[in-house]
Amino acid sequence: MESRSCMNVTCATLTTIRWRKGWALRSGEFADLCDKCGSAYEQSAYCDTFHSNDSGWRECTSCDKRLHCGCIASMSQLELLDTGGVSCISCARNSGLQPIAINEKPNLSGTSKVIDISAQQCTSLANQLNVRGMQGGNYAENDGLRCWFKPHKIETDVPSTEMKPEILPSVGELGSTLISQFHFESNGSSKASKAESCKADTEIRDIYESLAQTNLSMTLATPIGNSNPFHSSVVDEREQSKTSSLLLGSRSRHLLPKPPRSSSGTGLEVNAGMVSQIRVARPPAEGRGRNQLLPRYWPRITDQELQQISGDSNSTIVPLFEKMLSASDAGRIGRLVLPKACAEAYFPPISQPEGLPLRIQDVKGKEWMFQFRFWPNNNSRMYVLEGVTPCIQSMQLQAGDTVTFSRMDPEGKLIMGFRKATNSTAIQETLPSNMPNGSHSSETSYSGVYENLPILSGYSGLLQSQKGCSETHLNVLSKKWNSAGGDMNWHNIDIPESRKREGLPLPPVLVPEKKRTRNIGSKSKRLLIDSQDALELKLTWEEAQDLLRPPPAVKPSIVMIEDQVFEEYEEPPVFGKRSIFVVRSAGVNEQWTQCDSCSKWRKLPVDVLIPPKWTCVENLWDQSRSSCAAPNELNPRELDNLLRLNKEFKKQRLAASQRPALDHESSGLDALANAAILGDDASDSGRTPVVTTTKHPRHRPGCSCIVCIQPPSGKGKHKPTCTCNVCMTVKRRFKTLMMRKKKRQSEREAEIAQRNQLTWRTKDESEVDSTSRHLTPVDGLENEVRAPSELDPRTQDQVAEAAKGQLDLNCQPDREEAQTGPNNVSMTSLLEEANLPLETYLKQNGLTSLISEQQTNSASNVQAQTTNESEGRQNEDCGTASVIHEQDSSHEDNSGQDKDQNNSLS
DNA sequence: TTTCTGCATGTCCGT
DNA sequence: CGGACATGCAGAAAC
Repeated sequence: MESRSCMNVTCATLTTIRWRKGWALRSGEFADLCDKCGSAYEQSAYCDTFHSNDSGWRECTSCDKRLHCGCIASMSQLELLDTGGVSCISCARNSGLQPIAINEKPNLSGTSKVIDISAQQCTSLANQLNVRGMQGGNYAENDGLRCWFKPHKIETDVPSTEMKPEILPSVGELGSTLISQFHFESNGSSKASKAESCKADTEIRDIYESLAQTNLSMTLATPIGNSNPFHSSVVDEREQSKTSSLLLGSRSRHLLPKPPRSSSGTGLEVNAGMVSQIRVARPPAEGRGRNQLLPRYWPRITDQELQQISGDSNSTIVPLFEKMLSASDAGRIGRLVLPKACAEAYFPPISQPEGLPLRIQDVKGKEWMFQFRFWPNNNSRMYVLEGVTPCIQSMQLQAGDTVTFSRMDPEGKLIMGFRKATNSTAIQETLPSNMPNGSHSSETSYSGVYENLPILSGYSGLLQSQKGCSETHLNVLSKKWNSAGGDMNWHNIDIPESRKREGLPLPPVLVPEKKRTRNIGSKSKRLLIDSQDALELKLTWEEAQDLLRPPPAVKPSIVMIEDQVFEEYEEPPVFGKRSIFVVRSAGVNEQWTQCDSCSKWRKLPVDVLIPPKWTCVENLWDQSRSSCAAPNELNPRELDNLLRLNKEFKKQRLAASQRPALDHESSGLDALANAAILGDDASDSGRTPVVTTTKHPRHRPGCSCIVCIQPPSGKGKHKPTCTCNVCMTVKRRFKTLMMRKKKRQSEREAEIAQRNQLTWRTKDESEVDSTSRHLTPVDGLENEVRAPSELDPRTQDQVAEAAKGQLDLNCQPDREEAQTGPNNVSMTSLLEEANLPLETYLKQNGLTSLISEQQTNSASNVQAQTTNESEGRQNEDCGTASVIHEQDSSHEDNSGQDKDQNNSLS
């Protein structure tokens, strides 16, 4: 038997409703945030995913075992009584209110239920709970007793003053989320942790009270007739009757242009800075297909937006729907696909595909004219707004942003607003590098949030719906979760210490997780990714570099390339576990990582590469700590210290990475190269290269490693101008290799030069002198560029570098040549100066025969050589790092310039 | 050659 | 499984 009860929760805080089996919160009136989908508006999905089993709401058909479901069961504090009431698990005897009998009957749709609450009951309830407004989902409070319930027909019985629901403030969402999370329970697990529950309740109240400081400015529903002017005559009788009997379909939310600040019974004042009031407005059910809008199209609108739209007029803004722009919508085609139901419900009816022009005003008051039309599509229609490009561009919208459609009554004017999507990477940025948790009870609260994807999603959704909510709420919330989530697995990834400490709110993500996910892989199969993978995908590209590990059980093949040792792996690298590297004052390097099972910190040798999942059992290096039973090796203070060291270390890394490339004081070539490969500044004292190295295989054309196949931005290949870690790595490595090669070449060149110089000069002295007179300064310069093609390839790069005026950024400080400062003369440059003019002159005068005498590889055709200069150099480079070369844009660009110059000369 | 237009199709999601 | 929708694509039109 399905039933529903409104009950108060003891602990003097909460009153809520408990749905029994089969109840789906399709209306979403209670605006719970879904931990799965992350949207308050998609509560229906949230609830629909539940599968009620014998023990209650435990199973989620789509996200089984996720925190979404599990935590609710474990964190619940209410026990639903079959008699229709509820008792508080922690202090049931304190239950105050009697259960309110609520009759339920199936609604006309057969998919959801309609609950009738008699006027008497409602009045009684209102009296008891000081109900200030009830319609749809309702909110009432009475000195701490708060009740959400869902009296679908209550609007006819309760004087309309202010209304709450359906257009719920963000804080309401958050609050109800908390409540739902804390109060759903399974019948069999209700006895757990009473003390924690009570404590949690107190905190919940705190949360709630802060959350309750919201602007509850919604009016009660207005008659249907005051709805869609386009469809006032279209609404069929059947729907009309359905609407009348089903509040679900009859709510037209009229937002007051200047919503009065409601003062709650608790006298709390609205803290404007605390909450951005997002109204979760279930769209008015009107027109055709009205009441079946998907929650993702339900408009969310803030007071600010409302006021912006309505301005000073007395018009009432009725949010209709919203849509997140797809790539197609935001593209240049200028076609915005409209949700069919929305189009049919709120836009003028059209019978011809050509549709009709539609005048829509944006929030700035500017009017746009779009063509509202449809295409036949699979026996259906596909509605589009054409000509939106100017408007989209005007709003600077792009895919992922959201456009909202509202109607201004009574004029019936369509209003188009927008909401920019918060960069999803913001979440990434919040992901920590190596932050502690577990041992910090007060700081582990966030970690669970990031434990896995569902939580992450939920959290982002939570953030989404409480945009602007102060961190205070989050902190309290997180504490709540932390304290109550006994069966949660709080570990692994945390929020950066700074964020926790400074209370920085996590960035809101306005894009519903579902939609974002969908957009990510719309063309591919749905991405069913393991939570850990998902977590890792949330990392930034740079962060991911830190986590790359050689593939397990794959032995690298050691290759020598230009005297450099490379480890080549057939398999792409894998993600490793994060760890913290520190260097103690004594110079001792340490690596710390956290057990995935017990979250305790363990010290490991620095050269250990930790797999993604690691537990104490795998601690082969310290038998005394090879069990989760062993005490944590770090106390909170030590952990803090560790983090501080790590933070400093990272700062240094950052500074080092930003250090100008010409910084000759940088560490040695190897260190820099390693740093490049690592995507880290391994030269930094805090990190031992061997520890952090990804040992990434050398990139080659066709390399399928994660680095090569996955661009930093997720789109396209690495661009030549890309400055991501990977590209910078290969660039540096390339330069490093070239430098070394050049150095060796220089040495050989020096020997040859010394041996032959006298002979050359004796031979050609007269010709050189005569030729030099014909050279203009420009010619000379160009010849310097051009000459390398005639030179021994070993010297070409040197020359090219010199001609380009470039300094090798990877000078090896410990090598004499590279140590030369700007005013010093390196061996290489000396050799160049000694050799180039001669060869240049020889070439300029067509004395290639002489050149061929001094070079092993003949240069019979100056033109050809000149033209192929870059190519030849590239070919040689390919021997060392072809891909690297490809990515060295500057190199290529300059080569191209050289070509051009040479061609023009020819 | 580029842009526009209308439609087709594959994927995703709700039922 | 069917509907909704994002997007690809081919032909037309414009430049």
